[in-house]
Amino acid sequence: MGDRERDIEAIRAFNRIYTERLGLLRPKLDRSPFSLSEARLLYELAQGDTVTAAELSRTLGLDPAQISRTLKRFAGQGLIETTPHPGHGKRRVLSLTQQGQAAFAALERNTRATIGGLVDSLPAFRARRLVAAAEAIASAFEASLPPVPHLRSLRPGDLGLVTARQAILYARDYGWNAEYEALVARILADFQESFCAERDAAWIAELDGEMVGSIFLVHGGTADVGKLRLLYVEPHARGLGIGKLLVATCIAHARALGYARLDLWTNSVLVAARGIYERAGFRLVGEEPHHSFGQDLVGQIWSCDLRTGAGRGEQV
Amino acid sequence: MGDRERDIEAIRAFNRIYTERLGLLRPKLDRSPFSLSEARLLYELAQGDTVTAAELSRTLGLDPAQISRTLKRFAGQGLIETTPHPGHGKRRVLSLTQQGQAAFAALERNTRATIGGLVDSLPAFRARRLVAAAEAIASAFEASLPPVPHLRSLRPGDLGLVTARQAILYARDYGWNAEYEALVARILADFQESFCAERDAAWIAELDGEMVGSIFLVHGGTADVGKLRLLYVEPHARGLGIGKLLVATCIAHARALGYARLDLWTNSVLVAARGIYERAGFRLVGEEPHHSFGQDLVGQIWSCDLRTGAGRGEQV
DNA sequence: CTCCTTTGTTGACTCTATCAACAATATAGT
DNA sequence: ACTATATTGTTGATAGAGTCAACAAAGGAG
Repeated sequence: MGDRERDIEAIRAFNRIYTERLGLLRPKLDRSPFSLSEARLLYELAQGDTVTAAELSRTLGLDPAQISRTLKRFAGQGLIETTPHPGHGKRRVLSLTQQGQAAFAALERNTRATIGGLVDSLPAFRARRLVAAAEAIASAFEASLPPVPHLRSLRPGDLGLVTARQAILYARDYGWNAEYEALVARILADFQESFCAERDAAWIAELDGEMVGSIFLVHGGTADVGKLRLLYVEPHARGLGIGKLLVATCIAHARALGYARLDLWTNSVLVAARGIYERAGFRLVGEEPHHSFGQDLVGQIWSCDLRTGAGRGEQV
Repeated sequence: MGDRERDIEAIRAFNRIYTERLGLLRPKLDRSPFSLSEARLLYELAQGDTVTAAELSRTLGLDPAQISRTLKRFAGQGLIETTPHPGHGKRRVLSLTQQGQAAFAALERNTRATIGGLVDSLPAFRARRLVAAAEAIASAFEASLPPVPHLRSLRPGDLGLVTARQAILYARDYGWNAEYEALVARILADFQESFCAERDAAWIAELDGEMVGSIFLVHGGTADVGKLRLLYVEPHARGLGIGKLLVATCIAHARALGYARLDLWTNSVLVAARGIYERAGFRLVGEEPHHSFGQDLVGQIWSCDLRTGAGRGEQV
């Protein structure tokens, strides 16, 4: 039913398929004398970060009893050696012997070959998607800190991506047709071709390296009036203050470039943006109904006087 | 070093992280009386597709001995019942009892809650990416058939995506600057705004539902001369005949619309495209050096006479 | 009717996973 | 200094997983 249910079902389905294919539950790795737990233990020891049995137990989530016995077996096979911990009599510092490192290296080659075989078994196109998705999942889990939005300047492809995202979002949410996509494409083509660093600027908002919003500062017919254009924030990235950050950055830059006023054109249906503009110091100066993008809309012109304190963030 | 090495490393890293977080190797699922193998077995029985012990052994990849013992234990707990197989005395048809279905339902709730907790533990933004990536991986494995390219018409966002992909590819491979991206954006804005179904058309090539190429048929100044524009195929989707398919489709449609000739403008550095044009029946009619997109290039005009047999596929 | 395959069971054994008990050491509070 | 408490590592006991081998019952191909 709900989004959450569907998400859970998607992950479960993925889980099943992945488990079957990667053989994660195969305790004995193919052609290797080590069980999965042993292999993980060896891996931790080879990394050299975890050096006591208690640490291994915590990092790997294994029972201390099992660790103790496994280590004893490894010591008997000459794979590891222990030295007393300086300043703590009970602890024992663990390290791989030469032989242990060799065993680990063999294990590494083995896993690599297994995964390599998996990758090769897929058509090249799907293998690429698999790797990309794997990286996405790993990065989603790896980062312990919550994602922090940050702004960057334009890169190749940004003009197109902004066009695509806005077209898709407004088509989905408001039924706007391809006329709007063409308008955005033309605005951005004009922006790029008449770009002048003293009068124009653009920022892309990113979250975890993914584009989630944009804003453009464009010169108009009048020298001291700039235009704010194409502000948008991805729905799933809203509520993080990204819109506010984009508008504030744009206003500050416009002021730094010497603009006296900043105008923008928007539509009344875009209520989320409206709030951002108001709080940033914009005032509604005109409204006019029009039929565009296949819909009946009310266009709005907002204006922000940059010579007053407006937009300096005092109305936070 | 190589791409393949990096792919393998990415999947390994993913594997480790995922294993730790989803607890796939925890044989005893949290707060559940069933081991992972038992749970998988119950799942298969609940689906109702696999109904004999031998089938379970094959689908789950488990040892027949283990299956036999687990089933005996389940039968002892009143979770399953067996009926003789019609027409095969040795086989036994397995099914969950009322009690077994209840146990499975509880297990399901449990798993859902666990995964739900995992999803909830991530910031909403990352949770979305996780789900998207999970779906991508599942679909990469699930499909047994190799991906088949197919063409579709335009959807919202396509103009922008085509712009973005071409800008990124040509920036990466040939160092073209944003001037090119602006050109593509303008071409597509013009295409959309002057679109006329009797004279214009566009196709997007897809592989596994992902855009991997495009082509545009555009009317020009002369009524009976059409223009082929913005052909491209993603590097990782090349060698599948997608470029040829796009061009052939475009030519066929141009002919159907009554065009007498098809022209295209390209650059000499795009050698892959050149071969496609030649084989489709285009002939080089003019070349001219120019400085564009930050590079010294040689522009080419190719032309295809639609009144002869050219482009009908006889030069396959 | 014989040979071979499929299906299911049982025995034997190793290893994993887990719980409980316990000893050695370190630390914090009084 | 002394005591309570936590941490670290070990050992015993036990259920189940996983594997290999042997084997019996049934069916099918020649």
